[in-house]
Amino acid sequence: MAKTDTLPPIAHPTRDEITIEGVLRALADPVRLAIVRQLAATGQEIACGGLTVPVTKSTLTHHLSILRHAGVVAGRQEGTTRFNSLRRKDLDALFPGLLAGVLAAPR
Amino acid sequence: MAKTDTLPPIAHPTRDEITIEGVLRALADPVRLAIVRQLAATGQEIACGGLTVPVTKSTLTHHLSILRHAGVVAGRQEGTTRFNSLRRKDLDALFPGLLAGVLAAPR
DNA sequence: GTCGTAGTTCGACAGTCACCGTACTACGTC
DNA sequence: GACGTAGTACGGTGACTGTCGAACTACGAC
Repeated sequence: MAKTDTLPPIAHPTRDEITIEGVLRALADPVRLAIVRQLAATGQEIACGGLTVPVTKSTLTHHLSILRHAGVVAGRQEGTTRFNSLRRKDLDALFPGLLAGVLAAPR
Repeated sequence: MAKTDTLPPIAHPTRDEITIEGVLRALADPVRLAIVRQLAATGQEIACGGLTVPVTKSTLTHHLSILRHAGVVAGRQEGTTRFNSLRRKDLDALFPGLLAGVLAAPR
């Protein structure tokens, strides 16, 4: 099983479960915004340890959990590493322009 | 006597003082989101009393203050009435697409 | 097995925030 | 003047949230 169907131990909301308010709440924090920016900048997956944030590991876990529950990021487990990615397609489909507007902000 | 003859001392941030984080924080509340939606729907100014929100007057004042400080809405005083409007031009210029994305959200 | 690494879970704590009621100011009308 | 209306300011309270350290699980390498 080299595909995706075997290991979804991480709960993600489906596209229609994503709410604008949840997304806005998730983005309305400097640490989480930094995470989203890094994910958007690379356009690739980033492991937790590869994210540059000024908080401890446990706090980072907390923030990633919020982002995941809001439907902003997706997590993929591989060994002990968790790869995080931006759910750009879903977000763009639900709220076209939102992500672009946020990322267009002058830092 | 020397009364306040110039009456628009309502503090609004200039365009370059508006931050994406402040805007997101302001929008990340159901009451404030409802206010923004109503302002966007009519495209016109709405007095405080003309807004439909499930909170008391004092709480509404609080929310409008946050929206104003974040640069999301502008307030214009006329007699005892305060007219609120969406700063759509500024927001679109700073964060193109953001407002559209938020308003595109289902409900 | 033992160790190190990646990340989560679990309290706990401090700061923020939404909410309210009351009191207050400012304006218009009688 | 007195009165009603539009909205703000103040003080308080309960709930939420971001933060941390320490303990924990899971995997890989030795």
